[in-house]
Amino acid sequence: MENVVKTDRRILRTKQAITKSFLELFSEKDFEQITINEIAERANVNRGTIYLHYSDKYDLLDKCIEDHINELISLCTKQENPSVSQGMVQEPKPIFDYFRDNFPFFSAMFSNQRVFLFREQLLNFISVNLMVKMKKPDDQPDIDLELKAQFMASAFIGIVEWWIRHQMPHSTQFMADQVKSLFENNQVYLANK
Amino acid sequence: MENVVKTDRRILRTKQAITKSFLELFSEKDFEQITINEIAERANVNRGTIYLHYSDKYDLLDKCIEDHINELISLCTKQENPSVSQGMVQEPKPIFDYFRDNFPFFSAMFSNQRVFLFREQLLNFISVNLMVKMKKPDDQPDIDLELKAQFMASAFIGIVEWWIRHQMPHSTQFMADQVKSLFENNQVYLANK
DNA sequence: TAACACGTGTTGAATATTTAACGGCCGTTG
DNA sequence: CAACGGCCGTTAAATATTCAACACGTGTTA
Repeated sequence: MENVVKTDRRILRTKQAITKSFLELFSEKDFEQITINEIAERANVNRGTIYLHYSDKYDLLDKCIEDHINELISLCTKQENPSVSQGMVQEPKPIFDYFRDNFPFFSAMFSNQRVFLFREQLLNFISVNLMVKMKKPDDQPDIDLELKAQFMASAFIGIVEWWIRHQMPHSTQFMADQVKSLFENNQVYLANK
Repeated sequence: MENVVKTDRRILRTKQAITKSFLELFSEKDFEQITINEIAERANVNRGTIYLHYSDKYDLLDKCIEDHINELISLCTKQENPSVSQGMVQEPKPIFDYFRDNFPFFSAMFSNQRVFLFREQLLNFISVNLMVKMKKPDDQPDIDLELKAQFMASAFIGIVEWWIRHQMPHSTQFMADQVKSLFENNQVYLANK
């Protein structure tokens, strides 16, 4: 599960430079207009080096999305406090913090029409994450769990998207509190209530 | 005179990372407290790599200063407009722009007691630069040129230091205009008057 | 049509950097 | 005192990246 062998520093540095350069360009111009040459030059990396890690710019975009999704996943799983057995979803503030700290990326993602993949993966991740911990069929046995998870996940992403697109007009704490309230209205109770 | 052979990208990138890391640390703590380990770790570079380019942290500091002095020199010489024969000193705004764009570095330099070298080199550069173009012994033949150059250079650096230490309270354009006025008061006339 | 400029992927040889290890020095702690 | 931890400066071998050169496709222009 863990990477036992630490990856070479050069690889990490290079990938960082490439994705940083790429995401900058991504927020500046249309995806199709971006060339490998540009990315390489701005990253101060040889053009060929990019091909050592990514097959093309589509793959590069995919990997960027994947990385952030994985970051979100580890953020959520790592947060598992000892009271896991209660089946509660975790505190949303760290999630919002992550969105805020990576604002350029998510802003680019939400403002770019082409990126179905991102929305889809994010939605899937959220809904799965919600559903796993939401097993409370006591009160309303007639509501499908998966359906409800999708419903709540969509709502959550909708709020996030609105928040990002409006340049984060509220603090992450405020957003987290709002989300918690909205979730509680729908019988989804969060940890550290 | 020019570097005919372009240096390897890796060298440029590594040096950049090292100096950036070092200058950050330099602005955070006392020079003597800084360790090679820290620099390497923050630069995301192997410790040994630093020794490939610099013999120790003193050498590293020297090279940083040297680089900036050279940048200033090329900035001044490159600016030689066709009306060079008039013996005028160039417009000071680009110089102030350069100071502003490298604020972290100069701020660290000016706020650190230890760095005699920097002040000395900068002063020497300015005074030589002034003196070469200041040959106007018509009005006041009783004033030594070198002395006057030193005088004006010190005054100039004094203003720059004040400006940097006070977090650049005025625009570069404003500073340039002020300096031009002060110079004219002392019979030092600048280009593009 | 042909010539040209530009972006793409790919290759082999050169080279900069990493890793892991070594011995040494110094300050602290038992 | 000895043991220890931290930083130093250096090394050999492994490896990631660079550079320069390919062939290819695509549009532009004369």
